[in-house]
Amino acid sequence: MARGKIQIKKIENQTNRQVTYSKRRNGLFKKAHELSVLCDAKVSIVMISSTQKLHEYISPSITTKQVFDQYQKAVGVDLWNSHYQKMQEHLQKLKDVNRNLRKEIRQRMGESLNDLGYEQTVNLIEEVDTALSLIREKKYKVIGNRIETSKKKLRNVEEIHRSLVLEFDSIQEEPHYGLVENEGDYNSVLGFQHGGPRIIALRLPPNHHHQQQQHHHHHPGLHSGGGGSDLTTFALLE
Amino acid sequence: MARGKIQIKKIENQTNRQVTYSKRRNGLFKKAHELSVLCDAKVSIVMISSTQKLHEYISPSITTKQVFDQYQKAVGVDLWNSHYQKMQEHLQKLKDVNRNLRKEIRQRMGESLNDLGYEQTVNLIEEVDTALSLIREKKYKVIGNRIETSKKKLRNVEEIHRSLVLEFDSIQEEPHYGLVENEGDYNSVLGFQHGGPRIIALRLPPNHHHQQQQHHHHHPGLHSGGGGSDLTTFALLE
DNA sequence: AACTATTTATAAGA
DNA sequence: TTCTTATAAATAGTT
Repeated sequence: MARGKIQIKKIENQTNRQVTYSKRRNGLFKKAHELSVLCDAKVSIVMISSTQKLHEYISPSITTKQVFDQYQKAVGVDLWNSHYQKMQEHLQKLKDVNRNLRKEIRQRMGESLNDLGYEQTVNLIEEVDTALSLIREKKYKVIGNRIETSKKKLRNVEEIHRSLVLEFDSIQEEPHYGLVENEGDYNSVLGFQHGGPRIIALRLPPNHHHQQQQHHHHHPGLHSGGGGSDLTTFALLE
Repeated sequence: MARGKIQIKKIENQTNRQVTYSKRRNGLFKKAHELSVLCDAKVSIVMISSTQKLHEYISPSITTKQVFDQYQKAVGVDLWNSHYQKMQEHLQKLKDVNRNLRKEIRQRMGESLNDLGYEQTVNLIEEVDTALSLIREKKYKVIGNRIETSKKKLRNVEEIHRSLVLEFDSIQEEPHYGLVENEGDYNSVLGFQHGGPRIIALRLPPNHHHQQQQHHHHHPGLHSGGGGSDLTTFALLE
């Protein structure tokens, strides 16, 4: 429009096109703004250049989203409706499936049986019956496993007990306290938490203890006037 | 800008503003189009006048929706995302719920029991057992109803039969044809469709018919030379 | 990015 | 709304 008229057709020179794009974009935005102000109108311009760059003008006191929303309302056709609609349909389908699943559960619980025909009821009984057997079977298997595990634990405990007894027998003459280091294992096998019943009493030769109780029984008088070693033993048993 | 420079501020004169809006809108669209062509750019202009009228320009070879979509992508924040996101969440929740419902059904069918603890298994057994009883009860009730219904039908049929027999006995002397009006009820009770076996033969006094057959039997010669009334009787029986 | 000759847009009037 | 036209504004080509 200056220094010579131009044809309105694509500018082939890349640089030239870029420059013109920039100049005219500014001109357009300026005109748009003048229009907004002069005529109190809302204008939204979105431009995508041939290099996919995006520029926009938006009138003051409005947002692009607002313009888009107004546009949708005015044009009538919701531009996002197809997408939205698909989601709605999906949602509805899921709800339906949900309803049917709940119904099936209710029927399996013995409710809402009026919708079932006689044949279906008979089938349902068979299914539920089979399921009951399966679940019971499963329960027995679980119980079996538990018993098996318990047996193993028991055997383990017995074995430890046996070895402890043997060890006590062997240390009866020259007692030592290294045994206490087994406590952890022993407790864990028994399923005891730390802080549970103390096995510390086992530190003492059981025979000694036993003899002592018998001793008490036979000689009650020793209660208050017993020897030092006996008192120590009682203290440890607390 | 011609015939005097103007200030870029709202034109207070309503008519003037409208005119300017119209003129400048055309100018803007023209410029936008030139830009599209010269620079191979996509331009979307949406304008809302002060009277809420909407005008738009869109470059050839693109739609307003496409521009909006591109805009959203470029701006990054999805303008419709909040709405969309809520739907997505809802969708996901429903899917989860459905998954759980399916799992419950599988468990009630005796599958996927490994996720259940022992206590839960026991509870499940009790529930399924109760359900089984309920369903069986329902079945028996349905059977009971069916038997009851059948009994009623039977009683009804018997009664009709009885009354028919009585009526036949009573019309033996002076035959009439009113009986045919019972046909509908009789058939419906028996479960016959209309068009089923015709009871029309009953219009004829059975005794008469019987006598006639006997007559034929005893006097075969009457076959071709019989009286008019006899022939009529045969025709009705067809 | 700045300049400027020229084209284009448009304000005011009809 | 459209036409006219004087004039403001935009801008193509150049630097």
